[in-house]
Amino acid sequence: MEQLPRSFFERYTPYVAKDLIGCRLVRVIDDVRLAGIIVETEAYRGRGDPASHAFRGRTKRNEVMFGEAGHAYVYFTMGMHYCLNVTTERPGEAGAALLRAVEPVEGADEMALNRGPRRGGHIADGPGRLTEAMDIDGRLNGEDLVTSPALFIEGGSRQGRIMTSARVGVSRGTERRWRFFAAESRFVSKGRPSSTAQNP
DNA sequence: TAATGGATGTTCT
DNA sequence: GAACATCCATTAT
Repeated sequence: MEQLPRSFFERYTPYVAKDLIGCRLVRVIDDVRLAGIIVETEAYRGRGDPASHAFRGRTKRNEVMFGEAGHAYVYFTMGMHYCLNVTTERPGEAGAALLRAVEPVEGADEMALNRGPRRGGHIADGPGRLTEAMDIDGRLNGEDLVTSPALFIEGGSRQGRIMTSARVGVSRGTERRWRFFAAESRFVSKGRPSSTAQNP
């Protein structure tokens, strides 16, 4: 499969987030591939989206969201975990798609090791778990996923039913159903099916 | 199976 | 000082 081109990311964020379902997230460490099928994402935009880090404008933390699409936005949250996003929209327009869960398909054993002994069957079903399993942290903030050999996304063809819900863990902007997940996958993080995806 | 609270850094009020 | 795009262990049902 081909690495996704810049044009894939330079679009309305909810479309990008929805289309990422079924694509393959790849992390290469010392020539070893760790990869998973993306099964759950969320869309965050800029001004006008009160749940977004970019809602109040550019800061040191979120500046990647305002730059070129197709870059990694990795931030540290809750004093504990990293979360991985892919930037979207045209330059100057803030946006990012949060990758919340993948189904491990390459290097699954390695990913389980990265998660430690208390994983309890949860390898990459949750944004903090995903980054831990794939060894992603602040060092990769700003990485260009269109050209990077260490972190990128390959196109997918697998298309099950995609469903939507309100975004997880946010208290504002809950009227937007900008969480997308593969309906039949047992690798999504949580939440209950609520409606089939229409054009967001 | 569901609800609660702790760990812990960054950002904003 | 509070809230937060989280996860995990403990407690209650």
